[in-house]
Amino acid sequence: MNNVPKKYEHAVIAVDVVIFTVEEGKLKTLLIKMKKSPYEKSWAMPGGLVGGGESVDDAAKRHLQDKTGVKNIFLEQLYTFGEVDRDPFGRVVSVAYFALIPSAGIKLKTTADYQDVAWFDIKKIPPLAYDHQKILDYAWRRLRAKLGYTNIVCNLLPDEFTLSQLQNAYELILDKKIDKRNFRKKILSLGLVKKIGKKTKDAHRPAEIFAFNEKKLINVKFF
Amino acid sequence: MNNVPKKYEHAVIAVDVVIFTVEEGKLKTLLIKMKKSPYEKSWAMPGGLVGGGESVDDAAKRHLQDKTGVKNIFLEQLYTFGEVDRDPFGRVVSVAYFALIPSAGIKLKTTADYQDVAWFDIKKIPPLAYDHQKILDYAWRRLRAKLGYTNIVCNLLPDEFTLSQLQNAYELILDKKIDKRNFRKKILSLGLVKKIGKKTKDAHRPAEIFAFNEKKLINVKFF
DNA sequence: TCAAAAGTGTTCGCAATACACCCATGC
DNA sequence: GCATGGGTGTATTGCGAACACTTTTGA
Repeated sequence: MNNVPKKYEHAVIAVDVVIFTVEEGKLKTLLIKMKKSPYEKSWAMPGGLVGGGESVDDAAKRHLQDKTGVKNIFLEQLYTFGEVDRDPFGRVVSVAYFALIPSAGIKLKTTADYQDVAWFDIKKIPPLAYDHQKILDYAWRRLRAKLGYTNIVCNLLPDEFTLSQLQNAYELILDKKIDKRNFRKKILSLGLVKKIGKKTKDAHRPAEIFAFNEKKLINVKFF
Repeated sequence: MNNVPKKYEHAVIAVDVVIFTVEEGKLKTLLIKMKKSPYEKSWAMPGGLVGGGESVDDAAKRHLQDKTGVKNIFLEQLYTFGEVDRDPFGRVVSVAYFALIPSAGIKLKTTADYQDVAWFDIKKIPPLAYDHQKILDYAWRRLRAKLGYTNIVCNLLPDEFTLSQLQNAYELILDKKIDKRNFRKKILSLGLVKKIGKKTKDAHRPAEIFAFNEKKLINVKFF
């Protein structure tokens, strides 16, 4: 423990949101490019201060929506980072969240506060500001863990999907290959998905299309 | 609850610590009795504000030590509670922690701020102030979950213990009976404990005494 | 007819579960 | 000698892991 805390110097509360999606067969996360020194060349997670009139959860929703324009997506608190010197601008305690967006076409919004917004392959992340690499690692780890005992993956896929797409999402998050037959056996035995009686049309053998029976988070033993 | 929060009225950061121990064959948690209205008859988790010069983790350690006098015990962040109206005294965002104390003889310290401090059987908790019942439920759930994939239980037992004591700790936390033979088989096959060559002496058949091979937190598949 | 992805079963080994009786001690 | 908790083994079952070939389509 360090010296006696100063009594009236209060910390400020912020949120940071790690946003994941699956796109082009990659697991991606959304980053914004900062303007302010000393981080004017750095990318960072979207986020910002918590207002006096909003709950911390609401602040996270608000910042998330500012960048993506999307409402009603999966959002869960991760961890609170409270080191004294984590932000060079002053004492900021940050509550980190992670969000999942169904793959596909979101038009990103750059605001005046940032130089840029973009999706990055989780395997090719540029240097990040603050302790954001730590936050990202933490988020990925949590996502991986939750894959094992919930149906959380349904928040990353479109309403209709093939089993191969589903398996691909698992493989990206777990960062390893899964046996196709075992995967299908498992998924089907869990009863999480149902055939909707449609098939894909492309240059290959048509694939059965599925949908989730349940989109709200439930516990399910996957591994 | 009270009036509308103004835009630039910053929240204050506090910590709350759920402290568990095993004593007299019960899982217990430490509560303090408050003095301030409207909670002057209520019990609550120990906690308090985060100082400007200390990290949030350090604040948790400090408040924990103030009540128990113990250092170097297991302490882990749980969750951050950020609802606007959770505290009638003003906007307080609370980072909850949970701590584990090896059973046995800690002399509790009442400070001037509180009426009383005491251990409560987790199955007989009085009405709690704020959202503290929610925090306690959350902490117990986390403890239960971690029992399944870590050696966390070693933070609740004395250095030397019998397998029956160990099993008892598992049963209290999981709130269910475990088969004795299966439990012993599992524990021994995990290699977490070793015989130290001593036996208990009481009115019954002497029991083999064990110690943990490893006291730092490691991942272990228990269930 | 070829390339590309879809789809499909069986075997094996291990780990989880269920289950009941004898043992050592102090009183 | 009895009450109390300590200590032990086996049989069954279900689940995870490994493994390769055939099918369907569009180009």
